[in-house]
Amino acid sequence: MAAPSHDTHGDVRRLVLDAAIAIIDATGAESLSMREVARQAGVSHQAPYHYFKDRSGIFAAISEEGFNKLASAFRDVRDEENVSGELAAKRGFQAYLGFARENTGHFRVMFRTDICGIGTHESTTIAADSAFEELLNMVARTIGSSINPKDSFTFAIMLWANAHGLATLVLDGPLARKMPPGEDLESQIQAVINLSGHMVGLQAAEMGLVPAGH
Amino acid sequence: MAAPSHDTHGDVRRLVLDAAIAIIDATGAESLSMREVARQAGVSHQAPYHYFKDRSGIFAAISEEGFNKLASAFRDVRDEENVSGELAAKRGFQAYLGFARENTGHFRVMFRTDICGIGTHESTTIAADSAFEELLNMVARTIGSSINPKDSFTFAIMLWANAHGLATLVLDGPLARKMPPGEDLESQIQAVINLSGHMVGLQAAEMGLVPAGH
DNA sequence: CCTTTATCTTGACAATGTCAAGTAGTACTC
DNA sequence: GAGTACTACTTGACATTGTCAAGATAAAGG
Repeated sequence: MAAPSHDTHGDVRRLVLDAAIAIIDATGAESLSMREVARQAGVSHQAPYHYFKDRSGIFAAISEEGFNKLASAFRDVRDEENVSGELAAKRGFQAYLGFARENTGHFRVMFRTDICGIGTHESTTIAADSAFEELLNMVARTIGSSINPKDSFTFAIMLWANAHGLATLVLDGPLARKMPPGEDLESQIQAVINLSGHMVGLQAAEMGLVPAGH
Repeated sequence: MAAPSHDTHGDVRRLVLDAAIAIIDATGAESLSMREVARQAGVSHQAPYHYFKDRSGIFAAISEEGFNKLASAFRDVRDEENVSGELAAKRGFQAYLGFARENTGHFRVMFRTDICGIGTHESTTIAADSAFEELLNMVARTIGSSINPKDSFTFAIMLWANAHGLATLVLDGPLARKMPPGEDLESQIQAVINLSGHMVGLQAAEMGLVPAGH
């Protein structure tokens, strides 16, 4: 039965995880099967259970990895020089959408509470929390931290909702199908980002928000 | 063996659909099993197949129903009197979120292209398209249809993304878990809606948009 | 040599999606 | 009113799945 040739022997965990991500990327989380993952990773159907408690354990691990990547993306935006207000908002939207498109497999899992493990898998919860903290950080640093922390929180939630909605619609929504004929999807997306960013800039100005980045 | 007592005999399709929605509502789409649905509907494990081609057929039907309900919600907002600009935006957000919370089972399925049947089930596609048209309608009527139809389209997408992101975060996102202590989730949501609505009003004003409702 | 531990594999089981083939009723035709 | 078609199911079977249990192999340490 042709034993699998372990080129990179040992890193089965990574093989399993990558196989799972590839499957989710291609056909969605719904269709992920433990046995198919094992098959594609070239191991027995039970090998994944050595590294993950069960199917939800794989989702939790992917989710955790995704939140860590997202947090890192937020940090990158926060650390950019000479970016604030409207421009910062645009960069933030772009970064969020970019993350979602480059890590579709991760993204599809991260916000599915039924499978992602937030609330059941501690390390995933921690990763999600840290991503959220980085978001708050990024917003405060690039757009503004108001005197009233509640307003700042609300502002951050609003931004997250905007970015998240756009990413969701682009990835899995009916946007591509609804494009007017002759219009380019990419430039349409860019137009939405520009509009959203500009609008956020207006709002920030009206509130007198100043970047904590001084 | 106790044959099921058909109180409302005949409407098995509805029984099946409602059972499925209840399951999705409670535990998410992932965990929906044909046989469990049949069991809860009090019919044999194969009865659902008479009304739906397969598992994805049930999702498609739920999705279709959801998009029709959403279209109707959009119409309701559009038809409100004396509502425009900022207020209209707030009403729209509220309506969208209300729809998502009152029809969680539907909502969870509608935007999952891997299972919802858009693209594979024609009637679902039609329902989704009509909802989108109603959205454009609503936005044009209550907020503004600009001279440039492309701008109007972009504006509507942006609004949809905002609303959708908020609904997603509220339903399945980490928002509830991230509430600062002592803060009420409902009033936090309301604050985000107010902020978003106000911001949209600012942007509409700057663009000189006028409601087509004249 | 013996034991531990890590890393996998093989085997088994209940449950699931779905195909195939039945079965009762109802409606309609001749 | 016998036959026939059709609707609305049911029962039975099968491959596949998630997962538990119990090995097997190998390296490490004593």
